[in-house]
Amino acid sequence: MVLTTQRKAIIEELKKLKTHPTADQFYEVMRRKTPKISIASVYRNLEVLSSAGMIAKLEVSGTQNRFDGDISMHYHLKCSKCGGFVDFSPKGSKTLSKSLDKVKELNMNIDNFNIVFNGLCDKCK
Amino acid sequence: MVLTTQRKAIIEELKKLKTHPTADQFYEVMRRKTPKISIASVYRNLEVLSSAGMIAKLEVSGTQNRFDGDISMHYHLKCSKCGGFVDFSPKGSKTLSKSLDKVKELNMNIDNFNIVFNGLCDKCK
DNA sequence: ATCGCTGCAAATCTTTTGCAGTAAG
DNA sequence: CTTACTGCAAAAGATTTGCAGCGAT
Repeated sequence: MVLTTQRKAIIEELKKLKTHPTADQFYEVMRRKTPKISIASVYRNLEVLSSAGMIAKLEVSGTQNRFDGDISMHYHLKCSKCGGFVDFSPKGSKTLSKSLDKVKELNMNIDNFNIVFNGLCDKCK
Repeated sequence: MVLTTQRKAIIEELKKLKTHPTADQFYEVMRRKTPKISIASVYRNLEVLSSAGMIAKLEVSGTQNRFDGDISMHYHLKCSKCGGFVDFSPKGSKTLSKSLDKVKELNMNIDNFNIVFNGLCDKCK
């Protein structure tokens, strides 16, 4: 996997966003910067970069995948009112993280996991 | 929401399956029993029935939603080798469930959550 | 010169929708 | 009779693919 100029730009732009865009939303963002980029390359590169662990793919939200430039461990909430998809630190998340670490430690066959909370975001509640 | 003959049949068939089918996979299953059923009705009814809480929609797996006739609390694993989607009781799951209950209890804005583990299933490991 | 990456357009796959007909009270 | 449900076909939406050209060693 070659880290081309385009791929570097994708990583850089994605890291700036806190919106966890879908591939087509992110295509619109990239297009403003580099109008000749194709949607095929966006799909392809988001896939390639997430497989390489350089960005995160959130395989949770209904239908479309979402992508996140922040690859550190954190949780997400899908707002049932505004539909937004936001970073989320629920009360009790430290205990939860410990439980999840423990589960991963005890079950060697688990690579990772996806978890998304559904409810009202701070703005909507 | 009317619990029509068709909807009862959908619930009944889905409860028999342990494969957590996608809507189109489930359409094929239903079609064998009732050939004139349309895929539109399958999509519509899986949506309606999961909104009514009579079946579970697993909004986690990459792209397509999957459906489960078992609405009790349990975990799922997506196998990275065979692609299967199976019920899963990891070691440490009781502690995990407690942590998750606690998070829901402490954060009144959370309705529910989706969690899926990625790794090797029993057959593939 | 090579080999992987990219843009373009077409193809494919998945899901939703409009509408006319049907079913059940 | 009324109202919600259903099948059909078309539309819409999302993602992938073939291929020729490009770009960076």
